[in-house]
Amino acid sequence: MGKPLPMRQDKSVVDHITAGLTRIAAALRSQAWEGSTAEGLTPTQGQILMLLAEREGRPMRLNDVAAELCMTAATASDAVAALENKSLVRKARSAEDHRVLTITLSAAGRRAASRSSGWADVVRAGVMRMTPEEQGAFLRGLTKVIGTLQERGVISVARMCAGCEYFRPYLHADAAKPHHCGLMNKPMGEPQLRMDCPEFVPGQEPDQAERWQRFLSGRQTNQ
Amino acid sequence: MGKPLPMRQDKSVVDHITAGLTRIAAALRSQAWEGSTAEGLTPTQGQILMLLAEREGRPMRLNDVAAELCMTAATASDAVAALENKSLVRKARSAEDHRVLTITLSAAGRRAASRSSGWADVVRAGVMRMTPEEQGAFLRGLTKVIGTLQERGVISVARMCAGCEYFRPYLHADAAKPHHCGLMNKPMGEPQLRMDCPEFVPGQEPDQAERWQRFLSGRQTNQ
DNA sequence: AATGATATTTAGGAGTCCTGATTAATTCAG
DNA sequence: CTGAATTAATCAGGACTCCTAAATATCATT
Repeated sequence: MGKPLPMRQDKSVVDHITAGLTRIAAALRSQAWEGSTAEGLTPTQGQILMLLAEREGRPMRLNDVAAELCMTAATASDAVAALENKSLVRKARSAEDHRVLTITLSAAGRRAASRSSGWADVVRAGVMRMTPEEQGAFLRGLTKVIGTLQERGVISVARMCAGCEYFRPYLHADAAKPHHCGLMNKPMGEPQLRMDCPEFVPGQEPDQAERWQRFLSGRQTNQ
Repeated sequence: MGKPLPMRQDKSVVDHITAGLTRIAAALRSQAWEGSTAEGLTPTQGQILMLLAEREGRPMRLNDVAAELCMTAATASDAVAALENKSLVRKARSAEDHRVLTITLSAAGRRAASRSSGWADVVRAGVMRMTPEEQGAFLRGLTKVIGTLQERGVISVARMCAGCEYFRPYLHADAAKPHHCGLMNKPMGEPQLRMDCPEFVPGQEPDQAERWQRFLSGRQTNQ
């Protein structure tokens, strides 16, 4: 009773989760340093190699690289130039548009990428300790966070299911595999949600808005 | 039909989760830049202010600050010196040990911290979209990841429940509140798990090893 | 009192990362 | 089809990060 106390609000789950993510971000940053310098690379250079390796074959534009890693084109340009000097990537002008640069991994680059990719292993090890249910919920949660980052313009495109033309959230009644991928034409469960799908096709508005809403609201009978 | 394709091994949940965490880490890094520079601070300076603000009153040592933010003492020393010049923190030698530096937030520092703390809000917004169950699972998952980082020496101390003397994982049968906090002497559920508890007391070996194992293995009848 | 360990600072160098200006190519208007 | 905007990449520069290694001061032990 009495007036509402100015009692400091106990930190909520949300704050604790945010703090945890921040913590992991800091750890990853320092790991990236150690892991890359061991290979004679800088952290950014290492990240670029890994990004290219993930995209296999498919060359990337400089701008895309920058956007994906949340840095300016100038910073990315520097790092790519350094990588070219080391013959780890090849730069070439695109045939259709001579302004754009297509960046391809060389054979040596591919090897360097796989050698230096170990820096995320500590995180991987932690993730492996989650139960399958935790992993599913975690992946769904990550998708929501990243989707929000995207809505707010913090990151550009995330090639994840929830933003893909082919994705049908909660289409099926089966609780184990509630979602559907129109490309594979198969039901899929939470653990199959992808963060960086090679087949990703950006969803078009207004369908996209509805897809995202449906994914957010979760298993619901109405709507 | 025909022969088994040399189809590349599909990436597992673990990889997708790791990729997602990496993505968020990159986004946070760039957000920290924007948020801090707006206040006339550098990212590290902003982080230090926020860290001190979280610890309310309690002053911190330079080394602790550095460890918490995964940077060397040298880097932290620089940033703290800059903050002192701006009168946002006060430095003082500890009375008990004249080697250690105690760092305290000034009133202006407290204000600056709360103004610049908005940079994690995008993440917070995403987390708020998770269902309570997702939040619980997410927090438990984060704890496992951070605990592993700690085991591997990537980060020093995390002031989280799973490493605390007072914590009794899975003590109760109640699925909603399976854990127990010996300090509050109350059962607690997943959403109450803390990432940065003010009351944290580091668990001692060998109890700590057992506590951690019990937390990892989850609700189990035996042992 | 000498030795070793701990906490912080200093010095120096490579890298990050930004803003703003520049060059080149493409697209669009008239 | 030419001139003006737009877009992709680069260059120039400066402030900050972040490291290692060495120096300084203070405990803690012998």
